[in-house]
Amino acid sequence: MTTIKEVARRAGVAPASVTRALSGHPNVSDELRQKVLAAVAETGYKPDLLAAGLRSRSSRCVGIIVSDLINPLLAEVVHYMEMAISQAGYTVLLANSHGDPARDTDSVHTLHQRRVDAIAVMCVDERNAELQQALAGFPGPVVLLDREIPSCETASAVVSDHYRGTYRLTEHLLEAGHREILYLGGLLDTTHVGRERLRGFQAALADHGLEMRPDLLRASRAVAQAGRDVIAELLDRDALPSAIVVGPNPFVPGVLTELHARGVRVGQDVALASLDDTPLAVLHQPPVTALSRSMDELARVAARLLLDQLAGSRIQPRTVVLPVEVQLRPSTAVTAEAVAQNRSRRRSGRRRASGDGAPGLRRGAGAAV
Amino acid sequence: MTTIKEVARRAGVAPASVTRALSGHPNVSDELRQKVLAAVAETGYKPDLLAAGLRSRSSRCVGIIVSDLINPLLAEVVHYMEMAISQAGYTVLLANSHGDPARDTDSVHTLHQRRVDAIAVMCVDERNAELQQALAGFPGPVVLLDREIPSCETASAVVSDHYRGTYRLTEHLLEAGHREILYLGGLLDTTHVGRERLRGFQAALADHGLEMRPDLLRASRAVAQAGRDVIAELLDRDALPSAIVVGPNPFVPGVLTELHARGVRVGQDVALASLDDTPLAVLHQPPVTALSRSMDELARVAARLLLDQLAGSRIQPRTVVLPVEVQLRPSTAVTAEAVAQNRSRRRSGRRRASGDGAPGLRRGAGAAV
DNA sequence: AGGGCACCTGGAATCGATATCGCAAGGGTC
DNA sequence: GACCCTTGCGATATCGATTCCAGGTGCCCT
Repeated sequence: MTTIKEVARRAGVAPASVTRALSGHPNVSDELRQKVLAAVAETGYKPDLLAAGLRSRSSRCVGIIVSDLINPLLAEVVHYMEMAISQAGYTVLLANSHGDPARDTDSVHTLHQRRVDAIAVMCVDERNAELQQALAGFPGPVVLLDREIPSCETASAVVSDHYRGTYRLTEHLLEAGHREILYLGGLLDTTHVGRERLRGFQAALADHGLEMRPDLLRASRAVAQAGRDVIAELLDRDALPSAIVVGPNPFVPGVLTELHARGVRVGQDVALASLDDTPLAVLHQPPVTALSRSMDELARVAARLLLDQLAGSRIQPRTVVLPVEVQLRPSTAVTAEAVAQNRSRRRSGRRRASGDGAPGLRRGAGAAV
Repeated sequence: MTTIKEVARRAGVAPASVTRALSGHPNVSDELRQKVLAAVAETGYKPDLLAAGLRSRSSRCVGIIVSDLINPLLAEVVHYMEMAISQAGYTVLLANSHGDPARDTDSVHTLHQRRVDAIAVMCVDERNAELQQALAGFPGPVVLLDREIPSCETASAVVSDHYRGTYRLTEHLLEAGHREILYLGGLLDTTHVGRERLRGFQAALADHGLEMRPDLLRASRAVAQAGRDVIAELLDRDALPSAIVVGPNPFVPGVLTELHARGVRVGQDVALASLDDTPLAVLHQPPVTALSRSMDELARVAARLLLDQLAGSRIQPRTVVLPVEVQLRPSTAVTAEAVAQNRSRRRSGRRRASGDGAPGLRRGAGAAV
């Protein structure tokens, strides 16, 4: 690998001049610049960014901490952040926590040691004291995505308005007469998302004179199997409520699978709404009501906050709130009353036909074969 | 930030001894180690990995080049690779090409400059000469995922057996009597995936005495809209074949959306198969036949190849082929004959009812409201 | 003519770690 | 007791860039 010394030697100038010529320093003669560029072209010289970073005390790297890249929504955020960050000449260091809060903290330390200039955080647990301490010890700007850590004063935040979104969605169900609504959330208090959604749900209930029923509140890590398990358990106890609100999008396939397998017709035997929108929600039959928001925008705004802080170092951190929209679809276009009727009708029908097992799947398969 | 000198001063030892104590060097007395550890604990010292990398000529970073992180399959691969790589004590630098081949090349250069120890490649276009040159100039191990660059001798590769998978899938359609099969692929010759799939498709046709019909071969960048457009255009010309093979998974939602919108019933009016498996394919009604493979395994094997080469520097690069499985589902459980009957029946039925527009969607909505 | 000021450029110090070398002390062998 | 080898540790050079400082040149102004 050719070094700056080699280039300087060939161009017959000092190493410092090579740096100046290549970094667009104002006071460089055209002649010198030409000589340097010629030598660079000749040797194919590319500066060693490790060495440059060491001396200049800036690696021109940004770290992204993400709780789980398998979640397509988070992957999308990383995608768009990487786009903005690399356009600005920075490189992304990726740290995936794989759902483990301890890794959040480790990642901050690692990124710090690697001298990243800034960190974007989509951690597992924003309440983790060690994580907060690690972030407080990080010298550069920090931006939280759908997270909030009031104690961390150097941190900006970009959040979606989950409270309002969830409130409206729940209201929609309540207005259709649903009084028993299952809330199937992620870890409820580890992130801003989780808390705000639950708060919105509770507020809507309260405004309709209802209280949160503990038996209708389920929470677990955002892994696919959890959705199946909860539905299976409720059906086993014959305790499926008339409406279901599903939080983190990894739950959705599991919930739908189990409902189908048990022959429960979404939009007829139960109302179903998701707090994240996905292609599956749109293309499912019937399409599933969901809250949608632009991950693209979330990422871009977050990247802008970071990059602005990196450019002008005296910019105050701030919090930006982005809108969430309710996408009403047929999966919730059923009243509580209709659900009750449909279920009792089916129950007697099934008794007559003594059908059992997985009528939903069988029906789907039978129609096509 | 405390440096190694500060730690050495506090411990009353030389900086070199601090390095030795912390890096597990064999010839270090317990006493010295204790002193160093105490000083480290006292100061909270964390070595500057930029400086360490500069001197030791190894950044302990691995670069991952990915064509598009919005594709959940690729995100999954990145997820699992990051897991294996970080477990081995390396950090991941992420470079996203956003579908632009020029960025593939830029990314290799950037990663090289940042002195990554190895590169994993899921590029847009493996045929790009500049990319190949850049990779050849990279000194460390390279692993290609679902890509092949024979000219690059330092590169290992992990590929899925797309040829055989696609062959079998196509065979299944042919055996159901389909003679007109639309092949909707990604950019066909830029990657191993694209080429092998098409080769498998063609071979199956040939073995049944058929040739590839140019009007039934469509290719475009793997963006969602493309799927819609192709189907729309065929339906406008009333030229939808009896079976469709869809390649890259971003196309699937578009294809399904357009078919639904036009009232074409998947599994009855057309047979549909996908070359990538997704939750949508499984949960769609009817479920969609697809080729499945373990991205987890792909990533783990690739990571293992890389890490083995990093550990024992004289390990030969090699190519690993992983299996692909055909998941037969109801979407293809319709013969060409049945498709013809269904279509003519519907056509006359529709004429009688003068139905038009988007009967598929309307039907779905009507059932639920 | 001389002083002051831009403008360019080179030399040397520096960033913070690790690698190399050399020295001293301790232990074993003949 | 002399010699050699091993072990433990410090001093110093080094990785490859950037930054800082100083000096030279040319120009303008007084």
